[in-house]
Amino acid sequence: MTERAADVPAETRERILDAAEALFGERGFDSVSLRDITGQAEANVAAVNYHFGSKEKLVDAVVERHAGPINEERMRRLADAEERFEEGPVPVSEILDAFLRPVVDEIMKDPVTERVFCKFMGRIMSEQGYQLPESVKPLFQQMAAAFAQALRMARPDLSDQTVMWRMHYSFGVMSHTLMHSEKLEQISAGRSGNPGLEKLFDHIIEFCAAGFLAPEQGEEGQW
Amino acid sequence: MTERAADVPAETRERILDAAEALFGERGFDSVSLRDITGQAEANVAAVNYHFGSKEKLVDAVVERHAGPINEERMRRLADAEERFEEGPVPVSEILDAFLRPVVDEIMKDPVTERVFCKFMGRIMSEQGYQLPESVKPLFQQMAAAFAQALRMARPDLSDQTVMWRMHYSFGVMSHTLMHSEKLEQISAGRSGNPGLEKLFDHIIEFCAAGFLAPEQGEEGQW
DNA sequence: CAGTCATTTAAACGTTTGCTTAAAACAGAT
DNA sequence: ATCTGTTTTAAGCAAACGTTTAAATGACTG
Repeated sequence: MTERAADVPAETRERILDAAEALFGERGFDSVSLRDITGQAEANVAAVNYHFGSKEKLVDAVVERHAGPINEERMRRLADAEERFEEGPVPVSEILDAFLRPVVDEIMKDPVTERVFCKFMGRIMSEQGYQLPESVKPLFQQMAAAFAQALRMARPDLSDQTVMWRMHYSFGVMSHTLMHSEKLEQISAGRSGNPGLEKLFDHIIEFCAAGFLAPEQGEEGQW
Repeated sequence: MTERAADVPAETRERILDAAEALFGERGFDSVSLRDITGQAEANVAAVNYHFGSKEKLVDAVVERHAGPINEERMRRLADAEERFEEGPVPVSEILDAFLRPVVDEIMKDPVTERVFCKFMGRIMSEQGYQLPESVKPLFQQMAAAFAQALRMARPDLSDQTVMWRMHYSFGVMSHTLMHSEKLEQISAGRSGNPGLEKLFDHIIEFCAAGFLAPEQGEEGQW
């Protein structure tokens, strides 16, 4: 086992993952070259193909590192909320909280990679043409279905399509905000404990929950 | 002046712009090569540099083609609404309508490029690191400032930061929805007149306006 | 018809891309 | 010290990238 230098932490594999996450978040998957990544990770280009097989699998590995835990935590929190509210429907804001909070937690695990991961998550959600790795797809779909059903129960007066769309909108709010999280700095100035980030998510939940509570108008079934 | 073939419409310059718009929207700016574009436009690679100077300036040209007219129309509609409501504040939903409607109109100008342009607009708004062309920046900032002020007047009880953030969120909803407009098809099935698209934007306005109407909670000034 | 201009073209430029190779460096066990 | 398996490395591959060049083509004018 090699001793690591002070400024080059952890194993090569991890360093590559960290560098890739940072650069992918900043500039997108296609625009970042393996040499950009290995340059920042202080590793050899060939190391990527040795550890991951290809650039595409590197992307998958970066996504898998966070997506699994986040989606599992979402399911856990939703189940917890459903238990707390017994048979009655879970309020929309509680559902949205179960959806967003795990992202905040994941971001705040490592304060160093905080902003980096913000952008990366935002990019995953907004980059289109990008396919989730097969390994995380099932859990993701399962999660989306569970949240859709919870929201339908919370707003039984809304049509299914409206619920789906408003879920979609909430996704957009979160994704867009994470992507442009530089502007988040003016908020999370007070670093320790990061009250700013949590406040921001509360703010998002406020906005989306209110959007969900809007009555459905116009002729229904037209869609 | 050359006569154009039936399947190769318009001038080379326009064909390149059309192809670029379609491909950029579909796959992003960096991932699309000049050869992809000229291949689809049935033109020579060198034609891009002849007509536009560089790939970057091509991107600017595609953006400028739509951004100017849209932002001007936004200003016009906002001014119109302010006139309609005299001294009293313009309702949030009217402001959002003035912001979104010009996009719908621009999209529907040419039904062929409809979906193409949807994605392109969405990408412009979400792609980060991308800089608006200098030629459209001033108008864009002017537009954003005018809408921010109108919204502050519509909700004088909200803090300035909250108004800014909720504007940001609304931006995210629109951007995300445009980016993933494939899913829009299930809606705009009935083609002629495209009632689907207009309905979708009404739906978005409903959601965002309701979000704006949410009371501000939590300790203020903390930010 | 020759001359002038704008446009289009094929070919090539030097870089950079993702990926492979074969040898070197390393760790741990014998 | 020697073998074994893993990891890292420099060097190089073909392909694709944005851009440039110089010649060919086209459409008008004198």
